[in-house]
Amino acid sequence: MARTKSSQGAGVTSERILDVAEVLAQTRGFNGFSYADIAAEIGITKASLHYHFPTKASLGAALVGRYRENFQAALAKIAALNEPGIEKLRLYAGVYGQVLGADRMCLCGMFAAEFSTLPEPIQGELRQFFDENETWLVRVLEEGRRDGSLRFEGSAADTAGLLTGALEGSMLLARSYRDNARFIAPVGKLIQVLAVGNEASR
Amino acid sequence: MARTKSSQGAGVTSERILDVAEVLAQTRGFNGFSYADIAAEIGITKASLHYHFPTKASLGAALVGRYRENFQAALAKIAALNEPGIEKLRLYAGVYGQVLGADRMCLCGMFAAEFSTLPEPIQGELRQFFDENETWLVRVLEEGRRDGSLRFEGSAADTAGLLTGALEGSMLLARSYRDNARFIAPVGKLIQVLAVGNEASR
DNA sequence: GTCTATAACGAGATAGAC
DNA sequence: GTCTATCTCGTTATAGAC
Repeated sequence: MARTKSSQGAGVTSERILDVAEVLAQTRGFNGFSYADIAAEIGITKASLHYHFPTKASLGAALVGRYRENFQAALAKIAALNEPGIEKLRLYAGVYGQVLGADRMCLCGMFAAEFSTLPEPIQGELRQFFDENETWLVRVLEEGRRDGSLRFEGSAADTAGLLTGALEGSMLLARSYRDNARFIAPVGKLIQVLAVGNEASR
Repeated sequence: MARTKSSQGAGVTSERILDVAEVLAQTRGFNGFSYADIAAEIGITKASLHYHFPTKASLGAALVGRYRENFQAALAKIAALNEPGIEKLRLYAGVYGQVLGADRMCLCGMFAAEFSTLPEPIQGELRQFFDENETWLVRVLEEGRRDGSLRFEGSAADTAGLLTGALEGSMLLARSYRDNARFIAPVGKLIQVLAVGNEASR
């Protein structure tokens, strides 16, 4: 019988490691957790971790790579919906909101803070994550402008940057207060400002 | 002769330490620099650093305390100007822009990412920094609404949160690209949206 | 794949001389 | 205030048995 992804054995442990490391990285940052933390949580030794991820740099790169792919998949689902641009924007914010709802920071926003201390492969994965966010947002923003649900001035890229920046920044601050309303209210207000039919009521 | 703040001796070295530690903290984060880094840069030993700041927690708290006070002073100067609210908002963004222009992240935005790993005294200083930002912004926003230079919907507090979040977040992302335009353009766009006389052109 | 054992280094911190 | 010397602990990483 052929070995599959869902079989026992090779591959499962490394996913488990990534799951645990992801939570640690999203709550404490790349420089805020160690192999010992992961080992204690999973119940294997540090040496075993090095079998799956030889270096912490390789673990970090795998972490961001998987996060980025999962994120892209979520965005692709939203893009495929038969909804106006404004609604897709709300769902996009909802993806970030779910991360915060799980008491985590966006992995890539977290790593962006530590950017200058990260191994180069991780830095590359990070930029790719943000590039993919921008590409997706530009498409949705222009779509929304065409379908009449969104209104904004200037380049879609600048508005995309504002959205991502506001989402990441609001998440960052909300975590310092353990108060998710500090994310939901400002982000909701920003999206409302971009919605058509809001001329006199900003 | 009485010993003053500007005299040689006690007090000067600790300021020097804070200066060097501040740059390190703003570029690498609290968990990304060590006493050894500071010592090497200043040219004294680690032991001497411990004379001025017994623990790294005390150094971190002093760092945020001083940063917060300097920031407050800058905001007070802007508040005292005889300018409309919209202009004060632009100057506020300019304060953040100067930090980024010096190739640094906002100290408090950086520490906010590492929040859960920080000693409690530092966490308190951080919240105070953001509280002071919000208080100042709410005042300016309401002033701008009265003087007719600003227009926004709902509570000033939510708009203040959006501004701080967007500033911190855009800074974070701009640093990953070494591209300050990724801060200036989105932030400029957000402020423009809040300006009166912009109804049909968002 | 997982273990024990250990290497090699850097971290924050202290004692005590000068 | 600054130094040398040292301590203790945590870090990433490797060697080699099972």
